[in-house]
Amino acid sequence: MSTAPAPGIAINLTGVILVMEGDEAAIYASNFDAGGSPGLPSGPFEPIKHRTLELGLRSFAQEQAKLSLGYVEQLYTFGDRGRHAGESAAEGEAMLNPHIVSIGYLALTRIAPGTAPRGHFHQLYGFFPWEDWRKGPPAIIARDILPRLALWASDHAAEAASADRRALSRAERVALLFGADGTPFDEEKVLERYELLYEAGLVEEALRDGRKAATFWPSLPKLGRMMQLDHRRILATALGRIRAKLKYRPVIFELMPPDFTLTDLQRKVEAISGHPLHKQNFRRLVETGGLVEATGGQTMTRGRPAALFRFRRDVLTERPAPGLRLGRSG
Amino acid sequence: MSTAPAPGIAINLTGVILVMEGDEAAIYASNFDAGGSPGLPSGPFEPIKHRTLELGLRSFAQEQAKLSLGYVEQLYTFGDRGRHAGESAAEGEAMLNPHIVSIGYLALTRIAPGTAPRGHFHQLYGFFPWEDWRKGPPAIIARDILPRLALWASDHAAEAASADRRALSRAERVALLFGADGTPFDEEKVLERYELLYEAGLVEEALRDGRKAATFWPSLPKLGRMMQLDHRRILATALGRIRAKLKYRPVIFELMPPDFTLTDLQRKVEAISGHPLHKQNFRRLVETGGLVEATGGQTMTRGRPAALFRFRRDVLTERPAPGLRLGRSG
DNA sequence: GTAATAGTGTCTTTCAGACAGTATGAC
DNA sequence: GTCATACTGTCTGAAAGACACTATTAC
Repeated sequence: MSTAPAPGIAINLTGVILVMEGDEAAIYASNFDAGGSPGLPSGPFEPIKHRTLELGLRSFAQEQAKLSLGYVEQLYTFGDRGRHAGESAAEGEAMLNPHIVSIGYLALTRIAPGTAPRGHFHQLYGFFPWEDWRKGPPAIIARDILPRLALWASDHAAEAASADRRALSRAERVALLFGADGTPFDEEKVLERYELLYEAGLVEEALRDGRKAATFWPSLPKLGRMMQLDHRRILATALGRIRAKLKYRPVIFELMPPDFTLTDLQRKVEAISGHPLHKQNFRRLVETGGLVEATGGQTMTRGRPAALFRFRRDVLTERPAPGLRLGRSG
Repeated sequence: MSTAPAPGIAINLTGVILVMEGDEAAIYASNFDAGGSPGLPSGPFEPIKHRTLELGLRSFAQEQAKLSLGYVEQLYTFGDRGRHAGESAAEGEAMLNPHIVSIGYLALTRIAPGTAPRGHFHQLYGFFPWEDWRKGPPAIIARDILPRLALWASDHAAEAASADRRALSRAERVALLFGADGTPFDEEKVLERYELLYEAGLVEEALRDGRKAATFWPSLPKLGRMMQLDHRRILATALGRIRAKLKYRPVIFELMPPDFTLTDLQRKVEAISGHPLHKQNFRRLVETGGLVEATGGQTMTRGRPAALFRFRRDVLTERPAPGLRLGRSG
């Protein structure tokens, strides 16, 4: 009930800074560790220096990424960092070190082309190749993921060990998350997919953290790029969150320049949501939905010139949940 | 970047335990403070005792509310607890005490009628009378809230002090959140409404925390029941979250008995979402949506007997986002 | 019979998803 | 003219939202 300071707790603030580089989503990461794995900007929350959690995160972003953040939103607080970050080798000793709780944040920032500190931005789908369905179902799912998950799901002994009768079976979870057996692929379940792969021992972090699940398969394909600590889990949380949020909040405009063409807007939405959109419906949606208005200007690229649009700020006060209800497919 | 333990941080876990008492939503609260304000079950996170954050919360719920929780979900982590919890009187001194970060949780629990520890459950809308639209627009909005917020919004001096040009004006926020000027009332924005009232100095917590905004109005009506610390803010977060989640996850069934009638289901959904639902559409929705199946049983109350239904667990594996798309009105 | 609650049939409007087409530039 | 990109008109089927109506019990 009360508030005696528990000994040895530290709070770590970690930020996913999402930007667009052309038509690809990218995140800031540097701080490479000994193994060459990139890490997100992060640091300890110090109440003396940081008036709020979010201001703490902003200052780390400023120091480490040299970026001044616009839109920032809290994602989730992870307390079982040990499980995902290598403490497991010495459970007992870990007690002596401060227990670390990480609070993840998502930031959306527009970088003017060329301005970005080079070499520190990494394409998003390098970490989650199974999440990019813009060119159809990713080959990595059918070739590398599903066969191994099928094996993992057929381990009935492990299954039975779980006492929770209400829980879904392994096979059900695989079908639900990776869209086997005709189940539709739900692009928002990014975190759930990553955690399933972790649990099955298929991502490198699982091996690093000392899980021994990787006994089914002698050769382990590389399933996306590893990150430090639990950073890839935080990144998965961020991607799932922004995919969901696109549909009911006009957050995409945080990543757009002031003026843009509708094709440009569509490409960037596709980059984040991970699937192709139906062009006519997309245009109808943003225009009749009052999300954008024509500036009167035009581009001149090759091909027919495109009309320029800007975000219609008034939509915020007109409709309760303005977003892109995202007409799928194309 | 790294993880030297920042001195003087404590993490507090606070749980909103939501139950149904008949057709009313209620929460567990006890721990009354000197002023008689109820507090939610909570306690300090101690990594030695609690393997994860969620397990810590569960143990506090067990100890304090004597309830074993089913569904639990993390809501948000509040770091600026000071602003909402009375530190402001002595900003300087606060530095000496441990800085407290609170992590809010939402738990949904079914209590068998009569089993509940009496006297510790409080009706939800006692804390947020402006959120209950089941019998039409609450009188408290037109009578007590809007006139005062109109005054508050007309304070252009305060307005101009805000440098953020992209921010909405006070008047716009009022219209957007409380549905003035024909703007629809968005029932999910519970937290935003509470924070607006706090900012305007209209809820008692604002006075308690030493904000001096209450200069416009000599007499202040009681706008819902006050809670300890920042607990009402956490409660507002919880209500907003579950209202949103009802629409895409079948969480309502965590609060239902195994067998129930459709009318019973509808009443409980209405109690949480806060507005009346259209009967025929609701029934069509849950039946054709595959959320429920008939058990074959019937109730015998006065009036025509009602068919009993149960939750159809298979819906979880059939559809990506099974929920109640909530046909409004009635 | 009345009161009370449970349940059904069908209409209209909106909108997601898709079709096939036309327009305007560079070369 | 061709190629490339931008843009439009319209159909269809599935739901959301609403209408009025019938059914089965207790008394």
